[in-house]
Amino acid sequence: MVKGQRMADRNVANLMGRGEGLLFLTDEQLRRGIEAMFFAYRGFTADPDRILQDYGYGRAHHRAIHFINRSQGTTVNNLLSILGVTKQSLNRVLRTLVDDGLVESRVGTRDKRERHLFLTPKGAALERALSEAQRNRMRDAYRAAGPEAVAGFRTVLEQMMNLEMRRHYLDGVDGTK
Amino acid sequence: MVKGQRMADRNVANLMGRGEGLLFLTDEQLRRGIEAMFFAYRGFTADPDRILQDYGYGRAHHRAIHFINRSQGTTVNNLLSILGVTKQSLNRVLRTLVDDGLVESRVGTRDKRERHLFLTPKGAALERALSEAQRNRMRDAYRAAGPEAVAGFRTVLEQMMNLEMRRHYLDGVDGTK
DNA sequence: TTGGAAAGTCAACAAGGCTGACATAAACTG
DNA sequence: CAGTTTATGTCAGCCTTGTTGACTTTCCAA
Repeated sequence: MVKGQRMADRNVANLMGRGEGLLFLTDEQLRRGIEAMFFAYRGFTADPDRILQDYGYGRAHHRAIHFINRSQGTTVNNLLSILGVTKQSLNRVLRTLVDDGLVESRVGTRDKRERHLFLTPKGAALERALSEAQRNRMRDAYRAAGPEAVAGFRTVLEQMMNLEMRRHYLDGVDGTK
Repeated sequence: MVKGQRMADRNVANLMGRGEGLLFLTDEQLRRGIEAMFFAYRGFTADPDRILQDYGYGRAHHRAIHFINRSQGTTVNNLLSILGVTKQSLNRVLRTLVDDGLVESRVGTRDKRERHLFLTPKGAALERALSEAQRNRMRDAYRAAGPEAVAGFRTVLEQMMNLEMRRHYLDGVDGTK
């Protein structure tokens, strides 16, 4: 909602850049951005989805595996707040991963109520397969777009997150690994 | 998979920009991009999701409404190929939208097998509410990031799409509306 | 020692994907 | 015209992944 605009100019927001030129953001251009997100996210998940199918897993498993790998030894509670789902939902996924020997759940030493989550070698292998596929897609896109575009891409995405998500995102700087 | 690299340099791809500097794409940096996509997509869908809840609808309804609005009079088949779901899945969503008086399904004039889909005034009203929320999020992100970043954002996303998705994306240039 | 946090479990339910089978009408083709 | 293909709709059933609610067990910390 851009204030102070005449109705004749509706749907057109004047965006002043940081020391840059200016961009007219019509509803049409914003719609293009929205659809770009929609279609790109499909591409983004397509490759891992294919791999997961062979294991009988879904995206929920991928997400769990990804963040356990990023922060080995994380607690269930921490994972819950990153993933933003209920514990029942996460637990179902986690149980299959533990049963299948991809994830190890160790009782906490300091606080024995907590469970610390680790990838087993088998889990780490799947993680590598999944993230390699996803990285390849991203690397190709980056390469085709160029470094300038990559910086802009990350900047816009960071602005698009909710505050709480941004916290988790920033937490991941060189996390453990 | 970057060829011709020594193993000592593994996980580091040398990205040459288009007349720009160069960027080192470590696995770590790619992972950051992957997580940015994940968290940003959550933010991207959060606002519409809230609105949809009041109507008892989900994202599937949003997607249908969005693309019917973008291409008023589109056929079921076309919508199917854009959304990439089965007709059974789409039909379930479409049926509720027609029953609730948000979408009108008209028998084709040239080909009477086809159904052409339109938003009713009621459907258009919901579409506006949803897209306004999403545009606001995107506009704010764009504004905070600056015009240069916006261009890069779009470029990378376009590269990340599958070819077929890119076709649908490009189809949407000033589509009908 | 007791309150409450962390974790797990069971049950039930819903959305929204999927497959397979089948029906109908219309269009196309030989 | 007969037969096939296309577009759509629908029924049934299954899966994943989300939800809520209720309840238990463990065990830290005040």
